Amino acid sequence: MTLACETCPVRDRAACSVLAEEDRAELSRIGTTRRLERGESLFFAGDSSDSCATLVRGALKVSSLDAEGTERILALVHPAGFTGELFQPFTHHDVTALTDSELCVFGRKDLEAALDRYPELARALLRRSQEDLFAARDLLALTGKREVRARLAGLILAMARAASDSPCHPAERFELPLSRGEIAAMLGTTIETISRRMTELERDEVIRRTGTRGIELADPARLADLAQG
Amino acid sequence: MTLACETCPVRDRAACSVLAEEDRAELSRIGTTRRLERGESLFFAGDSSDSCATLVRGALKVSSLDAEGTERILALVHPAGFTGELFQPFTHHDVTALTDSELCVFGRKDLEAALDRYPELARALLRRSQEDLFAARDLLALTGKREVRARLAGLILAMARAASDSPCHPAERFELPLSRGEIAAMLGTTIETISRRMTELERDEVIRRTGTRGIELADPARLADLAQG
DNA sequence: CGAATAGTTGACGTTACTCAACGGCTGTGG
DNA sequence: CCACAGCCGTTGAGTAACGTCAACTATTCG
Repeated sequence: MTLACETCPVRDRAACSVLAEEDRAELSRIGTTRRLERGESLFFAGDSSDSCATLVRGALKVSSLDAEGTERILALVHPAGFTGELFQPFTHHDVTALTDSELCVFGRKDLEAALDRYPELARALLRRSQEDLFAARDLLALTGKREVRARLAGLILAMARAASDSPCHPAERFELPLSRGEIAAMLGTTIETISRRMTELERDEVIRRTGTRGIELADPARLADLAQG
Repeated sequence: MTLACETCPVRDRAACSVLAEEDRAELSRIGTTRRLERGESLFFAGDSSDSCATLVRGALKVSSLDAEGTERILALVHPAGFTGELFQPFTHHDVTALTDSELCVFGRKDLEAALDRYPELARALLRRSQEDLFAARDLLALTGKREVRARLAGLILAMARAASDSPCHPAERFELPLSRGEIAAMLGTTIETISRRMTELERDEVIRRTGTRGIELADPARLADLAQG
């Protein structure tokens, strides 16, 4: 499928947005659009790494399975995010759609050639890569909290921020993009413990729940407080 | 202090190694050498981010302090590693010397100008940044293990690999670069638990200890096994 | 020699994991 | 339309692991 950059919802934020209009048109010729259904994977750990992608719509998770088959979620990818490994022969991690998603996929060779041709693209990817690095370190700091309640509070806050239109205020009501199992896989705990701490947060009137994924921040200040502990 | 690239121990591996000899000479003019004593910090979280550095000798830790003042180690920096935030106004994390260290420091403005002038430098930093990203995700996967024993086994293995000359085989004997407290801060646990699991590993004849930091891998296969669990 | 720092060990309480049962929602087939 | 299976989430009881507090030891540095 050919790219439709003109109507692309991330055309102002994705890495390609740093290119001049004609260069972007050039780049669009080497990219293809791909749709993933919820649960479908873009990459599998160990596959040869021969493509990369910018997420246009939806959400992805980057995860790995340990020896017993327990999933660990290492990162989330939001629209305009980039995924794929440019300098490694094989993919380290699985990349899977959390919701139905749309991507802009580039062959690795093509992308490497484009990096040579458009130095500003390399800079843009460097910037994204550093952002991903800080996101990974933030998650590391979050999952280092001793009590699951603190980790969960921090994750809910992060989700509320991601769901918000404004960059400074968290959304007051939003839908969790993750199942209980996925939350547990992000925070390094179990479904049962997530469930317990979640009902606890509701009992203490820090959050309100509507359905299994709807969250309302009843007391954001206290939530932020708990996230510190 | 001026740079002495000719005798630099990381001249073949650091980001600057991708530059032609004359370009490197040019770059060396904007850099300065700096020495840090063990425990001395290069950056403090919240400072304005106006310099970056390549580590030449020694070892650094990237860490953050939570509200109660507990340290969390987010990354280690080894020689040839790069540290500093190019695209953020303020530094997110503390960067501190684990051992006496020597760095090659660049002003951020100068480095940004160099990125424009030498596209291959931007590519090299992109590559490093992606490696750092995978290192952060590896640590995330490691600290996600439920039992401290598994996390500790994984960390000891990673240290043994880092201490080895050959990239494939871990060193059989080496010195831990971290104190018990720093190990605990990396693995998200306490000094006491590290101490207990460490004596346990020795009692089970998986490792042998000489002094407080000397480690010998008595049974690397079993250690790798424990790291899975 | 003494103080300070780092590491070890013990006793105890708390948290979270495990295993298991149950409830609610959804989609399918009678 | 209802019955049922399957999936997801919740709740409960018991146990194992770890955190906390505290005492003690070893090492280093003046």
